[in-house]
Amino acid sequence: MANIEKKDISMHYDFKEIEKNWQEFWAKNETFKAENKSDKPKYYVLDMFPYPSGAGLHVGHPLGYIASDIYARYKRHKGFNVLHPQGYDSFGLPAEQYAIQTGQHPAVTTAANIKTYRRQLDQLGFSFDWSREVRTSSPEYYKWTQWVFIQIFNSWYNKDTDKAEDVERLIAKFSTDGTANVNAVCDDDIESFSAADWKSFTDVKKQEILLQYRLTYLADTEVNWCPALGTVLANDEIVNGVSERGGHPVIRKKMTQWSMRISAYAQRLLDGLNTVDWPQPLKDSQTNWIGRSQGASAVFNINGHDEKIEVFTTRPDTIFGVSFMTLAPEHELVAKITTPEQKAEVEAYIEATAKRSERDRMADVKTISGAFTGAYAEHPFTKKPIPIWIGDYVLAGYGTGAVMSVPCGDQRDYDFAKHFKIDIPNIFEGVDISEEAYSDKDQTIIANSDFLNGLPYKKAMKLAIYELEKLGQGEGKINYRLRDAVFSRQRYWGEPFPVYYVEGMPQMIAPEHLPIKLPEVDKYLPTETGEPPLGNAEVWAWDVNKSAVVSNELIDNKTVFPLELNTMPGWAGSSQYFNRYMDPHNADEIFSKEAIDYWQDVDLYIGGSEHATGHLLYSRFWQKFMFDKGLVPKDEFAKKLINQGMITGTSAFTCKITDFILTGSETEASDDLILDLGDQEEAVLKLKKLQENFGNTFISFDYLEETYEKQFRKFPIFVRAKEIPVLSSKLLTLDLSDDISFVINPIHVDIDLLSKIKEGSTIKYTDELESEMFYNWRAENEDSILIFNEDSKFKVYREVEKMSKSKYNVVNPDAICEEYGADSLRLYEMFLGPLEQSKPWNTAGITGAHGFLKKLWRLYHSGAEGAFAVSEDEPSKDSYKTLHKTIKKVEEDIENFSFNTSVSTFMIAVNELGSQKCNSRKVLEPLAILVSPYAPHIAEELWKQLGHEGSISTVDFPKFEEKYLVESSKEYPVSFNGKMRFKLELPLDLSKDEIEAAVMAHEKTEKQLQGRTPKKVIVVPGKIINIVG
RNA sequence: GCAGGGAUGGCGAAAUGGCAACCGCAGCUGGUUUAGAACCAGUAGUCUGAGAGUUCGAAUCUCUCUCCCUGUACCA
Repeated sequence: MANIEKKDISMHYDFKEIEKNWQEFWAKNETFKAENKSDKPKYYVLDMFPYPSGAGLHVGHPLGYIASDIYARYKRHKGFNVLHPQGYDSFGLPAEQYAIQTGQHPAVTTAANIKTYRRQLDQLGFSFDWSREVRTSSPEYYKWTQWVFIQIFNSWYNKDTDKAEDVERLIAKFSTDGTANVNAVCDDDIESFSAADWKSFTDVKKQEILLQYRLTYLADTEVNWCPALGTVLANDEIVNGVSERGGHPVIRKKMTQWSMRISAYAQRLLDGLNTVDWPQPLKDSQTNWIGRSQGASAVFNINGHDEKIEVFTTRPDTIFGVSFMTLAPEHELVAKITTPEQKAEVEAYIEATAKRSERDRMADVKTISGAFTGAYAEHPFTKKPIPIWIGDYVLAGYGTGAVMSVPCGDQRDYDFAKHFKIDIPNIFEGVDISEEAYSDKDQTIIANSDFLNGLPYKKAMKLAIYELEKLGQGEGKINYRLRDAVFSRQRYWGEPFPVYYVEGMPQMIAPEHLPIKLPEVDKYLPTETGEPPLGNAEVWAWDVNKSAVVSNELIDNKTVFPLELNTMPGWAGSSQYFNRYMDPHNADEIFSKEAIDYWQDVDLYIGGSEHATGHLLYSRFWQKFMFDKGLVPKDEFAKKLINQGMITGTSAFTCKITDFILTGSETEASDDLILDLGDQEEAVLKLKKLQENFGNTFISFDYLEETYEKQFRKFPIFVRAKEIPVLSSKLLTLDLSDDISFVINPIHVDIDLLSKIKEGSTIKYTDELESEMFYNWRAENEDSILIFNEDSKFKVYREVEKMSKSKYNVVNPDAICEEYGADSLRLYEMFLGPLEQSKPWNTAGITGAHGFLKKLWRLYHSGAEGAFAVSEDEPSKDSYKTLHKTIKKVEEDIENFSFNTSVSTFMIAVNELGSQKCNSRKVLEPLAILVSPYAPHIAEELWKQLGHEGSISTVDFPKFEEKYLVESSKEYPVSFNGKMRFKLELPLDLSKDEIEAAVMAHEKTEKQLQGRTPKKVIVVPGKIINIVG
């Protein structure tokens, strides 16, 4: 193609030139800038806040962005004032880890990553209003994160009004009535006092008390400490007992930490779920996370002690079935009540459970363990003694850390009782409990239970609670699993707290002095004394006179005080960002009243389901708090939420020899086997030799394929050396017996190390490893031994997994944009399948989407040598029909977020218009608008060529008109007993009887019936005819 | 264990009670053209995971079973 021709973009579809031009046009004209004042109705479309990682985007990331962009563009065509902002959640661990390794300031790497991200986003043609961009790590932004924190600190939760209120109100109540009329969500161990007491307290004491009520408070908390990361993690940052990021072990540790009293909002967070249009699985996981259970608390006296055991139970109706009590090993009463005889056993048990890591306890739920304390509790009604045990199946962190054990009604209690031979009384009428506990509630009739005899579950429960209350030994209670959220992190790259300490008590810095900027440090690791990284800062003290951050040397604890060394967690900055977008550059307020009143809330929120119990729960909490304070008009921030499905990639694995089994027949690990062998020393030597020769060895997958199939398609694979001649002969040359087995495990390799073949225009990955590239890939592979197959090739094992950098199976969108353009990529990503389902990526298929765009272009360029040619003629009836059925379908599809089906609708339309040789403006103009949300660049270009000035983006969406689709006749499928046999064209205005007559008179009907008389003829006008008989 | 989702050509999928497989990829045949490619015309496949039920009619609704995916788990 000559260069001259290439410049004339009207001649052929030059997507590179088109996309570049229009991206420049949009940026220059601020086409997508949203105004905070408009006569149009508002619509707010938001993508979940991206963290700008160093790896950049892969093809899985834009899926949600493309969907939300189509919707935003569609809403603009529909006359809405659309807010579609984007920004960066730019504080976070990866940048800090990188800083620790390289010494580079996280701000520098973050800025570089954002640049890459922005370039990649821009190249996809998204209609973001970039004038509203925010970054959580910029002081202008985190000023307001700090500001919200101060508001939360200055609030308490009043149960009477069921909302957050200013702490001043609480102080006023204390001053007039003491704690008498205070009904607050607060710490468990609060003291009661009178108004006079309050006035007599010292200032420090008052502050201490208030901390027990504030919605964010400082307290010694059992936290999940991750030694490898040097920080505390929230529950949702831990997966399977190890850190979500990096997979490091996590231990429990007591530390003084900021916490958020999210538990105050447990019920409202639950109730709010009924008011939002969010996916059910997401709602379910929040419901489970909050974990409401209704029941009763019951207090058991302990024989010979003043202390009492309080338990929470959801089955107070089974209280006569209690045959023992179980305390968590960590329970504070354990040490006090244990008898001298049982002391040794109990202490040994506590020590043993403490040693078991969280991970072991999770992996091993079957083993029953516990110890008897020697002490007895007293049953509230029967007054009989009940033995008190400890067991690690009772969790210290849930309820009171103690349970009343009812073995006949709870399987865990049942197993425990069986194991320790404790009595299992049956309190259910007509139920056999000799094999397992009976936990069904609905059909239960209580027996052997004094005043509860003969009652069903619900009535028994009410009566039991009533009787407990009468005794003063219990009450009806609702318990939540949701714990207060730890809000401190021992990290550098996060929001600093606007907090300094006077006599150990936290003080807020006045809002007018915000932001408190993150100080500079020499290194990003904890200090030698174990303080968080901010402990390395030299200028990190607060001067109350100057109202400024000053050098640590000036700390005198009179006018200059130390500042908080922790920083805020990742979710701090993302919990209000959707509101800040409404007025992102406001320096005086978090957002103006006009802005929040106009935009209200997010209408459509699109993002991944991994945020279900983290970001999406915390944000709802902050929003409800802001609502209580009258700052926002809605107490739920997002009306509708969609989780886009993930894109999967085909990972490649090399099969590595990871272990040896000396007997050759068993599938046991080598450690266990040594014990069985006569000559241990010989075995050790043998293993050593094997390790030396096969320690870093990989084997081509085709040797293993058969064995893999046989072993239930699971790794590790156990193969006998004898079965693989290459291995067997190598063993023999090493003077080793081939009567051994190898244990083989898969190790990820980058799919870029596979050899590629060109197939048509696309590049396809094979299952073959390029060995030279493999040796050079990573240092540890340099000396690797590859065992090739008979054809001297090395095959890898392939498996479909979530596309992820860590799995080395990512496909980069840059190369695809380069070859096919953003419009092709956008269409293809939507074409793959339903938005919410996960689907595999296959780059080869993109040619279909690209081919469609070329055909679309040709519709408008039917002139000589592909020149632009559009006629002013009236389109044919068929063309009108094609257009209007397309309008109808595309509109329905977008409203239902069914983007994949509208792409195929476009393809059909273009194929039909092509064969109709349609080039009428009256059809092609609306068609360009229909396509524009999906493929905006080509649509803009065609719009311009059609002679329009300015962007297509706010042109009215074409109006569907039914009249073009009205048909006068219908080709009826004629079925016999439900099977379609032939078709018959009949006018649509025939009545049922007329249709039946016409069908029965038809010769083919006679042929089908072969003389039989039909029992019944079903006629559904406009649809189908079915003849039975 | 519990909760949710799913199973349709070789692959991704469409059809939500009425003609199964629109559309695309891959395949095959032919044409045209090329340095490579592109383009055009045509074409095959299989019977909706298994079994039962409701119905004139079921991929679709109901029940049972099998398998897969995702989330979650000693929560009293």
